Amino acid sequence: MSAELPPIDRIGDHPLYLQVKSALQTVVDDGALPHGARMPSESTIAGHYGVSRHVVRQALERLVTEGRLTARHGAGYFVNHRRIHLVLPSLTSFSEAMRTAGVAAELRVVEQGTEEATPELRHKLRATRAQRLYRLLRVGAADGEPLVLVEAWYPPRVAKSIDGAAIDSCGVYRQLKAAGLRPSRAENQLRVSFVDPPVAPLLGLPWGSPVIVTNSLTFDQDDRPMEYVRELYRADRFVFDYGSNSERRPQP
Amino acid sequence: MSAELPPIDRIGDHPLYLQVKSALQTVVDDGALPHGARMPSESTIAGHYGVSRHVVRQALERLVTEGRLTARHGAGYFVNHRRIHLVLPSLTSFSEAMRTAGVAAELRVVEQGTEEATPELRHKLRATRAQRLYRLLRVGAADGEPLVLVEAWYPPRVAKSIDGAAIDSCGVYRQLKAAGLRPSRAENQLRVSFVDPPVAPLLGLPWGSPVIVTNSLTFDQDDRPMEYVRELYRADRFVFDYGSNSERRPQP
DNA sequence: AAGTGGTCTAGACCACGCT
DNA sequence: GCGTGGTCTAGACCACTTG
Repeated sequence: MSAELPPIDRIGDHPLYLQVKSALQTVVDDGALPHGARMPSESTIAGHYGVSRHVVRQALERLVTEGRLTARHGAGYFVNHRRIHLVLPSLTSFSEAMRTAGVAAELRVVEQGTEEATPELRHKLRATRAQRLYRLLRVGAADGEPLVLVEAWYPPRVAKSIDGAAIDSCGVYRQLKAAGLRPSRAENQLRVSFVDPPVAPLLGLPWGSPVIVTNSLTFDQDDRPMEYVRELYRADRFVFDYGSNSERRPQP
Repeated sequence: MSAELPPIDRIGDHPLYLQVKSALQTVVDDGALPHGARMPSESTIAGHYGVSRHVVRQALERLVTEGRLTARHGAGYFVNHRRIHLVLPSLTSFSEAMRTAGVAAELRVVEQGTEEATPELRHKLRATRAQRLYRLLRVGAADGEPLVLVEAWYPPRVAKSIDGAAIDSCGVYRQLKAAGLRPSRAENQLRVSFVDPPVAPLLGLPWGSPVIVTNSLTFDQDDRPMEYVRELYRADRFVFDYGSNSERRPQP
């Protein structure tokens, strides 16, 4: 039942921990171990290769950072799922995008309420200093596993059309549509970042795991900003697909 | 001349190495140290806080992975630049995209030649088993610092319009345009990955650093695949803007 | 030659989860 | 209780750059 551990060289210019990492990666990538399978323990691997536990940890840490393994304190290292494809940019709702990707996911409200706006947010949403913003924090999960964090802010004129208690069942976009607010365009950004201590547990990730962060400022049919959304996608679980057509600028 | 190192608690639930990391991050983020500045050495920091070198390394390693610092063997740790904004999707050439972003960058050819195609590539570019593909590997750099790796494959009918010796001066897109080949649309993907040993030195990155990988299959005006491009952007140096009417944002 | 980061060993204690 | 991963110490040797 124990996984077959491929041999390593122990010579050459490659550091030991990278040789061990490659060996373990082979086991994971070749599908010899399916999702959820447990890896041999640190000390087992160390004994098998005759190296110190520190070397094995360096190898395993990298695989965790790369999202191939998940470490569970006191339990072991476990093999992860492969990636989900999402379409970018998405003017559609998250739930819809996930449905298109063939993943049964649900968004659950974690926090909501009105808050004072930071100067930057106030500027983006064209809110006055006196106005407070409605903030909504949700976690998207599939199979009970958190995948994405969605944090949204709405100016008062939009927020008044949102029924906080009905979000989980009705979604926000549907409520806004019913109120006559329709998204027309968006300004988006995408970057790679790393989760901080306060955010990490919400995504079930260790501190410092990479995430794909998107920021979207959406405008309604009258070109007024209607929402600002920040989404944190687990970098190990997503691929973004996008297209382009020939309405580009002329080449030099 | 030595940087002021903020104090740490040494108590509470936070691990030591995260306290040290936060302290160092403060120094970097507050702009107390400009781009290129050298951090105190590992042993200096360890002595200052009265912790082992291992703890300091854990802190520094994270900052390196997150792209805030660069480690140079035998020299020290150095503070990095902030990020560059690129527009996504870019049917335009890389050079043009960088120029738009306000960065003086140049693409340099590293490898080129015809090669046998993998089955996957052959399928994408609709090449026959007998056909060989023209492969072009370039590195994009600014200020002598490598930022992106661009690997492109062309089917024979396209490759015959490319003058390999003139790429550095003329660019590929300009040559193809002169030959009557114009990109009309593209299928793109974006994901986060981590550099392997063979690639890492080309980007001047340590093994395992995160990169944003885009794959683009471009079609010409007759909807025939004309090139397949894989680009590896240093995750610590880029932000991608996308969406209709995406505006330029100033560099932070 | 001195100083720096990169790798590795051997050991310790703790917090956590579970056959 | 025992095995697991998480943190930390003390020390060693090597490879690299030149602060």
